[in-house]
Order: sequence, then structure tokens, then C-alpha cells
Amino acid sequence: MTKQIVRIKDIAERANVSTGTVDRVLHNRGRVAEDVRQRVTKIAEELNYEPNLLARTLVNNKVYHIAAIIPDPKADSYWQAPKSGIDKAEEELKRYGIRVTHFIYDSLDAASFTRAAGKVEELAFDGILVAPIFYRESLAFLNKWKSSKVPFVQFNTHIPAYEPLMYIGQDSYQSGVLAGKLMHYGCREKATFVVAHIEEDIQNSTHLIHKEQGFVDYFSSHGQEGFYTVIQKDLKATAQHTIAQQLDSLFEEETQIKGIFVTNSKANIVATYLQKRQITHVRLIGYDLIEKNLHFLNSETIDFLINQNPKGQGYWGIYGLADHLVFKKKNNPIKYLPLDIITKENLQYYIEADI
Amino acid sequence: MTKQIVRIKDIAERANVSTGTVDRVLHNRGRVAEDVRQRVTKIAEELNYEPNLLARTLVNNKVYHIAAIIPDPKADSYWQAPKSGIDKAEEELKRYGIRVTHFIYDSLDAASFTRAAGKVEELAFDGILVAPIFYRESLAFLNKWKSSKVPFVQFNTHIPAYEPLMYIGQDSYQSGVLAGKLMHYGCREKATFVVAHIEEDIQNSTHLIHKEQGFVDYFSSHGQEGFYTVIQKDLKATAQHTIAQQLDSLFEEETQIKGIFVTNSKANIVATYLQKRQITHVRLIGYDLIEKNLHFLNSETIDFLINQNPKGQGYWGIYGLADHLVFKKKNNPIKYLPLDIITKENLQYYIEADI
DNA sequence: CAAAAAAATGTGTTCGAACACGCAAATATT
DNA sequence: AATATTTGCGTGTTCGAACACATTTTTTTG
Repeated sequence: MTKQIVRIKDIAERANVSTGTVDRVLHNRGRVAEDVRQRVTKIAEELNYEPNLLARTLVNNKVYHIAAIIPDPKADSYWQAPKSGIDKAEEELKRYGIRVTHFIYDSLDAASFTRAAGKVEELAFDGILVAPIFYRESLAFLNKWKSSKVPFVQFNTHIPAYEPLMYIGQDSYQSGVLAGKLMHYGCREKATFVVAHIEEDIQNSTHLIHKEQGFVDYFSSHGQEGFYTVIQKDLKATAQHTIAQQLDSLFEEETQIKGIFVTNSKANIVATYLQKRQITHVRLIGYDLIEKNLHFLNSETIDFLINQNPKGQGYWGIYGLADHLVFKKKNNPIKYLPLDIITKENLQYYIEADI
Repeated sequence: MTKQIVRIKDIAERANVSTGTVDRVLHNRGRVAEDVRQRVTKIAEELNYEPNLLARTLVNNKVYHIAAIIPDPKADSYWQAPKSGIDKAEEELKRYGIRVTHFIYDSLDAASFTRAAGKVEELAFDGILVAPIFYRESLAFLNKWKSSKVPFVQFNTHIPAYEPLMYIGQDSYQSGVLAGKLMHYGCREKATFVVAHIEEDIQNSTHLIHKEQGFVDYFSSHGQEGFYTVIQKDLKATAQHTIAQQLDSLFEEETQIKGIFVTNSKANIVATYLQKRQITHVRLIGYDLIEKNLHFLNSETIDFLINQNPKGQGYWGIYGLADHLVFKKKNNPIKYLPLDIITKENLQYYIEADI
């Protein structure tokens, strides 16, 4: 029952060879007689040998350069969290030679993404962490990285294919379903629900479309035909109309609105509106624990926020690359983070949590 | 900007002493001239020296014995999860000399706890992880461990004082508040809510009382006087009455029941009842992702389960002890785990999650 | 003042894995 | 047959920290 640690030396003794030979076998460095190779392999398996990562990394002092391509946290505070997760991971991993260089782009400007990713292209990194929020612009780069075999990790937005090392983030569709459930649980009467995309180019943002689809699908499988109505609304401030004006006319046209589901982190804009118009009977569900949203969560204007664990996304993203580059561990190619339901009453534990 | 790793050797060179001297200074081993000690300390601080944990643990091959005192998973399947968290941590930490011995007691028999803890007492462990679910019986042991300076970690149930190395688990009171919120969000009409303690000796289980208190307090601060009524119910199968019979009479006496909050992992017992009686308008909220509950969560008889991350509790508990014993790191004495809200739609991500 | 004791400091080995290097035996080349 | 080349395998060093042990310096004591 005593758990015994198996070392290369132990294998070597049993196989009557030197540690150097075992090392060659385990790392497929060749230069070993076939019969010896088989004997050593067999013994290693029998003893259930697992390399000591510490000793391994201790001797390895290569430096690995990772590029992180993310939106500017100053423009959209949501992106502060992934950045701090990345920084935290870098801090922990610098001992193992991990160095991260940030390439910041503007989350409202697809061309700036292309520029940032282009720079990374030129510089030859050992790994790339990218939040590919612009679908069209991302494809070309994902394709290039795939063919040049640079390991890359996608987070926040899932663009399948192109064989990323891994994807880290949420299942957007399922988070829409979850929002549907929460809306439904809070409102059993006949009602109209609004899916609101705020300040987004939805045609180029697949994950928002998935969220909407999940929400719609929830209601088509719950409650009889015609009982619940879901409408979609694309809200953008224009020269002609502010968002408040657009919401005014929405509420005029649709009198049965009992809930609004905001597909990105901008639920606070709707909350501001509801508070100003003193509308209290409308349920409001959004995303992300950013400062502006938390204020309305605490005043209970926003009922629920779905948390994407953005800090964790950055953190695990860098770790995924390090596992590949430094520790030679394999990771699951898709890491779906939990869909955390946040309300005023459990908020504090998600804010305090380190990762 | 290039992050430089500072080694003992670097400090030694700058201070014009040998690495041995630096080592003595850093570990307060004495036998160093005062002026040299100050010089070295100063340089270590300036360079922001942080010991390389890997190298440290590599050389240290002491074995640390930890006792885990937990209820029998076979009797109450909830306890399977902490056990597997403990096992996982042991697996990861065995390289650093961590060995865990389990002491299992019966979660329905306080005397068995005393026996298990008594055995640990005799055997002299380097650290103890304990789920002190019996308040009275735990006090004596906590006190003994405190005075004999054995580091111990409490999890699941928080009994303050006695200076544990740390407590890991939830804030029971706040989880009751959260249950209140969820109940309230799902039911805006006049209603009666039941707080049900099932098969528990509540007088000896402080955390259940805290949950009830949180739930009650939520409703006293929301909604006007008399709109919501909260009643407490202690349900235990006896020779005279089954739990179903007790629920029958409860529903006869109280006609306005719109929700039931079960304070432990036995919500499935109420769910079975509701399903048999075909009661669908009653909201049901409980705790813990055990098999029996999940079935009713999926059939939407249980609306929400609050997850205590039991696997994480065991895992982090062992890690807390290892941080202290092996890595000499300091931990926060209270680690409140998030109050995860689980519903059918986001369940899968909490089941799959490793920790 | 010299010898002994105490204090201060330096040196060398260890942990487990990786890898460069070196040497011997087997095989190939002339 | 002599020499070169390949193949197979062992040895020794390295990583950073810990610690035992050795050595030097200072202080105390008879």
C-alpha cells in the first residue's frame, strides 16, 4: 500500500542497464538495441513510471515566448480580467521560461485585430493565445498558424476546426439555454422576452448568435406554442437614435415584455434605462462581472449575470500552452468552463476567488 | 523588463559570501555575523528573491503523514466527493512525501466520530483534515489539537476558534440567503416557504441552523410583513410516521406552500414525494450534486441545487496542509468556496470539472 | 602567549531527470 | 588486415536549494 516513487534509476537497476539507456528509451532518442528497448519499456510500464516534472523542469532552462492577442482592457473593461489571468499565469510560470508578450487590439475595430495578429506573424513565437472575436478576420490567421504548426490556444470565442491546441471558454449555445431557464423560472405568465445585442456587429460574432439560438430553443421546448414570445433586438447608438430612444419604441410596440436577455457584458445599459423609466417588473439577465454591471446586480435591477470566468480563461490558456511547451503534458482540446450563475447573494465568492 | 530569476548563488555573489552563508541567513540557522546577516537580508529583498519550490522539494524527502477524518461515503454518498478530492490531492502530492490515512466514521453516529478522532490522537500525525459535523463531540478534539500544535484543517463544517490552519467550505448562512433569493425570484405571490431539515440532529449541526437563519433573514428583509411566511420543519422517519406521512399532514395544515428549501443533500426525498403526489407548483431547492438529486434536477422537480464543491473541499484541504508542511507557504485561514447555483442547464460543467 | 573552544564561513553532496560526452564493441570500408 | 564508421551503452555534469561537514577566523581560557 505504501506508494513508491519510481525513478529512472529504479528502472535502470531492474533492467540491468544504465540510467542513460533508460533515458534514451523513454525519450525515443534511438541508439538502443531493440531487445533492451523492449525490456526497459516493459519494466517502465510495470512499475508505472511517471517522470518527476520538477526535476525535469529544473534542468530545462529554455525560454518560451508566447504571444497573447487580446482586446484592449481600457476600451472594454471586460478584458481586464483575462489580462490579469494571463499575468498571473506568467508570474507563476516564469521559472519555467515562459515569457508572454501582449498584442492589444481594439474590440470595435476588426482591422486592428488583423494588424495585431500580423505583427505576431512576423516575430515567430513558440505559442499563441488568442481571443478571436472577429470571425472573418480570424480565419486567415488560424489557418496560417495551423499550417506553420505554431501551437495556439483560442479563448472566449470558439471557432472550431483549424486544430487549436485547445479552446477555453464557455459553451455559448448552452449559456443561452441557461438564460432561458432562469427567465422562465422567474416568469410563469404569458410573456414576451427580448434578446438584446448591444453595440455589436452580430454578423461577425458567432458566439452571440449561438447564445440567442440557445435562448430561443429553450422556449420552443418549454411551454405551449404561442405562450412565450422571443424577439431579437439589435441595439446600437446612432446619430439619429440613442439606445434609450430605441428601447422606448420597443416598449411601445411590445407591451408584454417581461424579461430582457443581453448577450454581452452591456446589460448595465439596459439597467440604466429601466431604472430611469422606473420599470421594475422586467427581469434582466446579462453577462460578466464588470464594475458597471455589479452596481445594478446589487440594486437588483439586474437579476442574474452569467459569469464567463474571464480571469480563468486567460490563466488556463497560458497554462495550456505551458503544459504543451514545457511540461509536455497533453490537454483536453476543449475546456468548457462552468456557466456560473451570479446573483447579488453569491457574488462576493466569485469576486474574491483567485481563479 | 526581462524577468530574471534570482538564485541563492546570485545573492551570494553580490554579498561576497558563499551560498552556505546565504542559506543560513535565509533559514535563520544562526552562526552568521550580524553585519553579514543584514547585508544578505537586504540584498535578498532588493533582488526580490523567491525560493525555487521545485529545487527545494526535490532535495527534501521527508514523509508527512496526514490523517483524514471523514464520514463514510458508503452510508451517505455525498461524502464520496470529498474523498475523491483527497485521493486526487494525495496522488499529486505523493512526490512531496504526503501520505494520507483515512479514518472513517458514521455520519449518523456521533460516538463513531469520537472513536475515529481518538485513534488519530494515539498515532501522532503531522497534519489532520477533519469534517467536524458533530459540534459537541468535535470541540474536545479541536482543543487538544490546538494545544498539541498539530496543524489541522476543518472542512465542510465551520467551528470557529481553536485556530485551525484553515477552514475550507461554504458560508452556510449566506447559502441560506441565496436559497431565499432563488425562492423569491421564482415566486412573487403571497406564499409560505418551508425550511426542511431531513434526518438530522439539528441541535448538534450548527451549519444547518445557519442555513435556516440565512433563509429566514432574506425574507425578513424582502417583501412587506406577513406577505411571505417561513416555517421550519424537522423531518425524520420514525416508527410511527414516514416522512411522506409527515409531509402529507404538513400540506394539509399549510395550504399556501409554494416552496421547500432542504438544508442538506436529501432534497431527493422531498422530490420523490412531490412527484408521487403530482405536486408541480412547489419550488424545490436543495444541496449537493449526488446521483439521487441529479435525477430530479433533470426532471425539473428540483429547481436548483446549491453546490458545495465537495471534491474541491477535500482537495484544497490536503493542499492546505501540504502548503504548510512541505512548501512552507502561508494560506488564508478561511477559504470560502463559491456558492455555485446548479440547474439542469449548467449541471454538466460542474460534473465534468476536475476541481 | 599558546592551546582550546566557539563562532563564522566555505565546500561538497544530494534530490531526479536531461543531455553532452566518451568509450567499447560491432560492423563497414579500403 | 588495418582503419574508419556506426551502434550501443555508461559516465559525469547540470539545474537550485538544503544540509552535513570541513575549514578558517575569532574569542576565551589557563
